Amino acid sequence: MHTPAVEADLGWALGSVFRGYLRATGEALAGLPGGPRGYQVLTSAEQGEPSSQLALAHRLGVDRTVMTYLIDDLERSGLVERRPDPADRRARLLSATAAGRARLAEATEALRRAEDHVLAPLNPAERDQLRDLLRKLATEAPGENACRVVADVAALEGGSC
Amino acid sequence: MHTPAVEADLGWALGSVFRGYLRATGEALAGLPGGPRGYQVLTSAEQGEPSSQLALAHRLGVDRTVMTYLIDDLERSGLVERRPDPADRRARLLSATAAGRARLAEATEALRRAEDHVLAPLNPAERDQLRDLLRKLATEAPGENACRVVADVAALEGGSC
DNA sequence: GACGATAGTCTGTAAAACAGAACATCTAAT
DNA sequence: ATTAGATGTTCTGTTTTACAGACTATCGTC
Repeated sequence: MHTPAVEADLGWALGSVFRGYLRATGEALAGLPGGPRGYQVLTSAEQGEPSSQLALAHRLGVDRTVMTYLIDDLERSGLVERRPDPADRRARLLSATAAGRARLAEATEALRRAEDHVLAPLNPAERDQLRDLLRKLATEAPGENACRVVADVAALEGGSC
Repeated sequence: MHTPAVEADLGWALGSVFRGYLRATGEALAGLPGGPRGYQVLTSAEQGEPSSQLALAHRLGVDRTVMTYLIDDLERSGLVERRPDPADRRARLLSATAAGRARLAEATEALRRAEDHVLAPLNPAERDQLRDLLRKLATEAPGENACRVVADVAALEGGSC
């Protein structure tokens, strides 16, 4: 037996690191509506990305109904604004207020310290490696389309995809 | 501005990869009570680790009350058994049944395929790197003690820790 | 201008986490 | 031995959260 301990399971390691990250950032981002996800929304808003709420929700991996609450809280706190998209009156453009930009700067700094703490067991080179690998996985993930995962893993017939 | 896009955020990458992993393994482990966490419990039970339910819950990052449900489901499916610990009659020792070991072998194989799919964008060397880095982070995480995180990040006074 | 599709919001339901009490048992101090 | 406090597990109830579906307004197209 090749020591298939729980510690060797990728899922366990991933979940463990993720929990640690959420715990550390939960402290760092305390008071910011939505926690880490609120921070990501605020980041996107500050950059004035042209994406709609729906596209943003998809990229952040949250349901569109959840995105509504998330932005509601951020707007109620005066950190972001919903403005009508002149090109599409169904959509809203998200923009950060001055207070939002200031809050984002603070949060980014607090987040940097929290990340340093989470990544403490790794040396600088290893941290860069991890960031690169995760970013590569996240951006080039083939699994954005659930159908392809099912098809690949289970070799399903049926042309529903 | 140094392109602080959402894609550059460690939290986003981590969450994105974690979601992708949960999605893929959710397919692979369909039918196994508890999903990925049920798999981890089953793994620990199969190895006959001497840990109590509580220690196991802590290592897996779940609440102790949740661990009860999790084991309930696995036991109801005939995959694990709860036996009284002869050394401590409060505690129960978890052991996998023959059916549980067979199911675990299947699940492990399905999981291997799912992981291959998730890690598809990486070459073999990079996959090993990622596994090593995550395992190092998960096992040597300084944040197992929440107090230390708070103390380090916010430099709190007060001797509550 | 009629049709289906899309962006956002709202409503209700289902599932999950969590806090706390309860019970049995262990350990340690007296 | 007896008591006091701590620990392992389970149960109960509360709160949060995600999610499916309906609804309104608007877009693009025929």
